[in-house]
Amino acid sequence: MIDIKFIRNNPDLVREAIKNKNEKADINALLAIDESRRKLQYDFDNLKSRQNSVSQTIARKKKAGENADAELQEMAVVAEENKRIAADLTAANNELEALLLTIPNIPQPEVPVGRDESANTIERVWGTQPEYSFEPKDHLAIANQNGYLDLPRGAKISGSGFPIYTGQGARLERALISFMLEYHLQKHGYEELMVPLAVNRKTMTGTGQLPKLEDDMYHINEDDLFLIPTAEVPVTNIYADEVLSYKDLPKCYVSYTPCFRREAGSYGKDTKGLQRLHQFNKVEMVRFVEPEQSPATLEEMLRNAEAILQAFGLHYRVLNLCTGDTSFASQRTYDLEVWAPGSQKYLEVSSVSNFGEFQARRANIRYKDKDGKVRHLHTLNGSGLATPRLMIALLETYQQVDGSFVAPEVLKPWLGIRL
RNA sequence: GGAGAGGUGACCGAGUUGGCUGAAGGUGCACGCCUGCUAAGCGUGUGUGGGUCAAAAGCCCACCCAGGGUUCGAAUCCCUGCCUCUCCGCCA
Repeated sequence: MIDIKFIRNNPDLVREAIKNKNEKADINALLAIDESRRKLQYDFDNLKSRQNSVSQTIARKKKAGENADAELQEMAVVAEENKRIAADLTAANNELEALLLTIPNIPQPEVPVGRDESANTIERVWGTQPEYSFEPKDHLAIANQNGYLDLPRGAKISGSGFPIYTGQGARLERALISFMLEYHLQKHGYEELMVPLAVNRKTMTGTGQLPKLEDDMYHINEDDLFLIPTAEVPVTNIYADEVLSYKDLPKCYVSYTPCFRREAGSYGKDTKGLQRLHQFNKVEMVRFVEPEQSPATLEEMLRNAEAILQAFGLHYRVLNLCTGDTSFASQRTYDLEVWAPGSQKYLEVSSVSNFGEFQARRANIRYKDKDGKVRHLHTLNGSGLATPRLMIALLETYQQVDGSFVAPEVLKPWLGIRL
């Protein structure tokens, strides 16, 4: 959420951000409500002030055994009027709050302006596209040949987009998750969290998924709970409505969770095999930092995610997302795209974002700095990494001429654990 | 799911026959003093949000889980919701 004071003072900046992010939000309406709200607040305060002082007079007179009928009569009228104003004020506050929740975060100046992914720029490239002496197969062919996946039965019991990993495939998936978790724990200094997979409405609003993306989420009606689309949601919200100390920061968390996405509106687009799923596994990094630290932290988290791809020896590129491709809540985002030789394309396996104080404002996460001042902290997160497309890249990159799969060396111990 | 108890500031914890309590006391924290050895003591200060203001100071308003209600006036009374704890039931 953007500070209303900031919007008041920089309406054009906010309008431009909304346009560049392909969002819709009426700043004029918002400013009008803000103004009427302040007028109501002013009236309310003054009336209340009068009420408070006379009430004290009443208390004093009654204690002294004097008659206070005149005051009581006046206050009966004032109380009635103030009740009306208070109702209007509450309505105005609610309306303002609802509108504020629809204003996206403002991209940082260095983010390239553009409508869609075609305006993204390539930040850097690691490795090169591997060459094969044979025609490389796509991951689905390899998975089927080796019995790693059973998509038809997944579709039977749940629907398309709910994969079943079978045998060595399941083992490989689990190895990937363990490897990535341990890598971040041991080499990057994160702390692990295991979190709820169903969260309430307030939590979904805190990170910015609601109200915008309600249609994209699985919802449990009876309890008004949502299945999480990413661990970012529960992890970022763990400090909602709290005031931390500067000494507690930075907080660096890594968390593995399944992720659930309805992907409403994207049916039929890149859905082959594991490319786009309703349920998938992801290891997520989340950090809470002092505002001054967030730009450098973003770079560090990007390196943390890249380290995994490098460990696996996979060719990838880093994209600097343009304004139109940067998510609602993000100020700045890098995507990691890994090369899939069989499919002949780059696949997104990670998104690393700096949210500034946007989420901290929504979720009301603050900290007390060295000078004792209470401020909103900054939140960041990044996939480190999502497994399905990582699996695609691994299978396709390390396929053999006979269609078998040989895991990269670093992964072998994780697949060969003996009891 | 049934019965009971409770939710106060960064934290712990007073205050519920309604009225100078934004809220005692303690811890923590900040600054200063003292001391000199990784201790203690003493002093002072220390909530958040909003409005007014160019800004600061000042002034005003709100906030004792959340949302309603009663009242001239509520942390204190009533209702609803959420959460925590204890007991019972059910279940992994």
